[in-house]
Amino acid sequence: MKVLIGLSGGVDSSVAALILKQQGYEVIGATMSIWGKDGLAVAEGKHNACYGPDEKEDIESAKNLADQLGIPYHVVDCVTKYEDIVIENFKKEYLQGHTPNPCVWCNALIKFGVLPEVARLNGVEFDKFATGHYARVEEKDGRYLLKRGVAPHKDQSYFLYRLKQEQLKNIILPLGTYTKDQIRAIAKENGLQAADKPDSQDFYGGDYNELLGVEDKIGNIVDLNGKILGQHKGIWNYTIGQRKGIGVSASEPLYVLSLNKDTNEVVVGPADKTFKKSLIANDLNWIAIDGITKPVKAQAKIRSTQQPTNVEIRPYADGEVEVIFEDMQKSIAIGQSAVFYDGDTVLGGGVIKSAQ
RNA sequence: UGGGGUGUCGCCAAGUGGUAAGGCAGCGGUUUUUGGUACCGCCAUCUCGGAGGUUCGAGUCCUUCCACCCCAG
Repeated sequence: MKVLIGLSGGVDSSVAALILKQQGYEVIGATMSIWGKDGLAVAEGKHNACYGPDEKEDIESAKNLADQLGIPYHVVDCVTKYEDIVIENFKKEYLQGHTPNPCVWCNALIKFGVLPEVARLNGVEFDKFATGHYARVEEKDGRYLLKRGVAPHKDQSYFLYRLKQEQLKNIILPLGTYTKDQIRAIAKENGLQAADKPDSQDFYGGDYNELLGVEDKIGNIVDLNGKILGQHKGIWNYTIGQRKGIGVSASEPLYVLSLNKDTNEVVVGPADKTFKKSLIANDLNWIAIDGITKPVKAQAKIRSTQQPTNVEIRPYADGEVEVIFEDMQKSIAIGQSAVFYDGDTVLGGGVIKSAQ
């Protein structure tokens, strides 16, 4: 069986490719090219980002890995689609005072969408598509389920909740049952060059304003009573729950509580004001179930790096859902995703529209 | 220029003769496939508005000057 694997040049996808090969698959490597702004300078020293000029180096590493493994390798041009979809959404959301999650959209529409499609159009033949995500896909009664990766604290199912059945049906996630330590060990044992590469990847290495391309828009930083505490250069520089970088001193740390596009105000307040007990999510994607028609007990994550927490999901107007938390949640950011779980299984998720 | 008060890090603020707490902000780092959170580290030393003095020793006492504030004018 032929498997096309998305290679980023990092440890995870490198080891994933190796594992697939050892499992007997005929492996083909591919890297998506998404950076199309060669003129744009990115701050020195800030590398290791998905979107940026250092893409060249990543492609170089991926190619080296492919050579090392003796597998064919392709670079797939996804620039236009990436900009039209991921970057556009990113801009639109930030300018509205929301906090987008580009990884979620990139995965669903580009990495697991455009990348394999275009590869196929370019004549690359394969049966399945694979990536180095820490998550699992399992079939049960004809439905493909997305499950949490077993690696503690490395589960990446949150970023994949928008995948459709047709996509899940055709993917392999070799790292789902491994821990990060195991992956690093395998990389080292096999002399993979990426073994010592740093882990995390930023979305973009430079100043986000470079991507937004808008002028500063001075506004007030106010407290819950409307008292002016300072000024900001644009609400898109903030996200709900943010503490650092507000530049206002007080007797206790201040957090961003809300962003008001109409008044161009950033509302800040003390930690205890950041807790909310429910949220409304829209633009839902269900995986394990077709949807809900009555309240359902489940778990949910409103951030990628959080353990699922108990919730009740209730049907709401227009296919939206209301999510009631058992324990109040800190800093629910509009624009981020709420992903629902039943134990290890991803039920589905949606985009956070409001919280209270 | 009568009376009273205050002047300690960018902001707030301990300190009451024994050799400059803390918080906020800021900076650096760790964690993290979203600029978030959390955590760790740094951050007043010819220094406590200036200048003198008392004292073994002063941010802390005295004198004086300066600045600001308040109450009467």
